[in-house]
Amino acid sequence: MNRPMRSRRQATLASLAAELGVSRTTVSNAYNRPDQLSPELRKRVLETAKRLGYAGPDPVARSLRTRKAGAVGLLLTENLSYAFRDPAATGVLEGLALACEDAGVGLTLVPGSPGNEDVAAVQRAGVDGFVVYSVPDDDPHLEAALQRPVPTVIVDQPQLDGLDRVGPDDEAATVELANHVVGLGHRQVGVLCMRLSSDRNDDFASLYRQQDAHYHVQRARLAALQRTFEAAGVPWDSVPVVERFDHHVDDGASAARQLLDKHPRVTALICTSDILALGALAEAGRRGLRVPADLTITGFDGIGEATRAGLTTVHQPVLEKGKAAGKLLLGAGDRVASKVITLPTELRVGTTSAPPRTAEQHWFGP
Amino acid sequence: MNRPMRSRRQATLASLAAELGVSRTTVSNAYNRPDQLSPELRKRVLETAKRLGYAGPDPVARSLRTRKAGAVGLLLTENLSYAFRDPAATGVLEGLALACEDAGVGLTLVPGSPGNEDVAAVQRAGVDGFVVYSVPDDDPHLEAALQRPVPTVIVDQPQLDGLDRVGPDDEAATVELANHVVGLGHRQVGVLCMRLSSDRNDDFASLYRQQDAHYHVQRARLAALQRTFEAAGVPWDSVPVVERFDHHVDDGASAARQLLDKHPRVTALICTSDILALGALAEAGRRGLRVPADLTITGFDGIGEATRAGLTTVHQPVLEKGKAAGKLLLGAGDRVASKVITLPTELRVGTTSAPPRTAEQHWFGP
DNA sequence: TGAACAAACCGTAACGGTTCAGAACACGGT
DNA sequence: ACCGTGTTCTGAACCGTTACGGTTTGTTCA
Repeated sequence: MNRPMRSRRQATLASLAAELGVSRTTVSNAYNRPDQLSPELRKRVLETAKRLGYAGPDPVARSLRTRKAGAVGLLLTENLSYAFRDPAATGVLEGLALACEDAGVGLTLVPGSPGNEDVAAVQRAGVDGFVVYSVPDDDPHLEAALQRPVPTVIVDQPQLDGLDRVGPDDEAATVELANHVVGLGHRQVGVLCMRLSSDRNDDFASLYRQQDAHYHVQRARLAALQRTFEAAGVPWDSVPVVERFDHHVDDGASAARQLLDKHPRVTALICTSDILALGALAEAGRRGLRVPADLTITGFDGIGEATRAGLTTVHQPVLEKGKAAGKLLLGAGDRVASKVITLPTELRVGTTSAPPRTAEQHWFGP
Repeated sequence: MNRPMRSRRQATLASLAAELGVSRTTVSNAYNRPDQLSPELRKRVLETAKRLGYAGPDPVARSLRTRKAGAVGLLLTENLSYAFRDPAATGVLEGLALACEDAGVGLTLVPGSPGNEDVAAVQRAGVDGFVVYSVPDDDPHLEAALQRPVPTVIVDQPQLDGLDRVGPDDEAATVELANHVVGLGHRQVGVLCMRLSSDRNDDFASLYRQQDAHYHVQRARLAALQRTFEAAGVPWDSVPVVERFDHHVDDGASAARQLLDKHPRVTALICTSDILALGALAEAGRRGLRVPADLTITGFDGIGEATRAGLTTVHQPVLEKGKAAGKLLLGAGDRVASKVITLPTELRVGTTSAPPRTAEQHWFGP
């Protein structure tokens, strides 16, 4: 394979044209509108191009002229490991990538220097639009994206003004899950949740912290839990909530440990993600607790490993979520009204939830 | 939040300058070289910009002039679901994303229309370089990337001419693993592997197909297995190899089923990826085979779920792999010589490998 | 024979910036 | 009055391409 030899300077459309004795327009047409010139000339152009090591029109210059970058930006501020390690997140990524691939446009991961206020990367990204996924509500990068004169779609975040949005109904789904747990008879429950804010707090989360959470999804799920349990007569301030900044299975385990150490009488552990739940499962095993006989554990998202582990969880169509976001963004432009897509969720009862062992009889049957 | 109102036309640096009665240079300096103008004027520029809804210099135009796209391209031809669903692949992605984030540049996933020869996207991507990961050797997209006058780093693929490369020593690692299995006394083994070529073959793979595999990693691992087992007196044509085009846990399970149905006396299943091994594990359970008592199963990659399942596997530092590729690419430019980085691997013996039940005694001890 | 028309090619003007070599001016020192 | 030294701002060139509206040439047909 012969690498293109770099002459004094890379060949350009103009130098090619000069070499051939034709106009730049013609060379351009050779690449973009083959019907605008004779096949022979086109062949000659392409041959000369190869000889000069010209790989076709410069993408950036083309973008400038055509006003199309040919890529959409993905804002994933901070916490990259979440985006790549949680199948629920990679599912969204995959769906989005699929939508982009269908449309033949690139997908640019825009760096959001963690904790950094530096939004330069957002302003400098050559993209035709943004998908904003899982960033805290008050993130400066989001703000910067909105300034740019390109369409934006937000995923798993609160509706914003005239923007497109796609996401599941977290509240409703969580209510359904919580009702399942309540229905089994659990009254002493604990909660494990993901990071609520940009400041690290690997500890119990105060009520204030819960309600002030900057991450919409977590806030919504916690609020739904609160509502459901209080409706069932369980005062929320009696429910321990442990937060983890990072989001690996081990974090779920340590969170479960922390919670169970302090509240050993808890009969159910509700986790706001499957990853955390898998960790809790491991910790339960370590403590010799049988699941679900001694402890009920539930997750959220419906990732593959959770299914394999028989976890009771809420499944959401993550791939579709990403695809929908992509289509929405790529189909924007002419549209005026903003669109909101709410995705369906499904409670999947597995083998990790059952009535508490010492269940006091409650009024509605099993 | 007030969306920028689109006037007749988006504001530009020139229109801003006109409005202010200063030169374009000055406006440009206001953004790029604050020290080049008086603070008052700069303030005035920025204020007027905000008033006119000008979000700063257009990224594409800037890129054209500065000859920096501010992004690197990632070539992931076809099989997106592999890239996003296998933690070994997402690990590389994450590492690469981290390296890019550190450098403040974007990471663009370049679409490679599956099975499609259309390389337009590769030619039109506004990037400063390419990372090529896990594409078949003869992929036209790779070819197209090499034509572009930008540096390229290849990952997990055979060294190519003057290009940078990063990857583990698949052969050596596989030999180590195979020796472990051989050392345990296994002589009747079967192999499950990932797709070997772009044409689908969910079936046994002929020797020819194995050696002709277009995916370097798979080819290298199979070759290493062959070498090791033949050295141990096991003729390779007696070893069944089952291939799967897709790469989910279920595919591993079905592959194991297919293999065990036809070769029930096999005592060890060597899988070229952990995902496949996890599927094999599930299938073994379904058949009532105890692992490792009745059947030894090994994987490759060392993903988290494999560790949790106690799988015997080869761990490779996927995150480092991605990081290394990113650094290599971003550090290129001035360098002339190409660099090759070989990553360390580590055999991790878990609870899924043991001597065969009816092990004939062999000459070297346990 | 010449009008009409299609095919093939071309010139110019953007697209929206950055850069570099100065110009204009103010200021302190001699 | 002159010089040197900053500071602040400007003019023009340039980055590599495509859009737009031509012009030229050749063919067809009344």
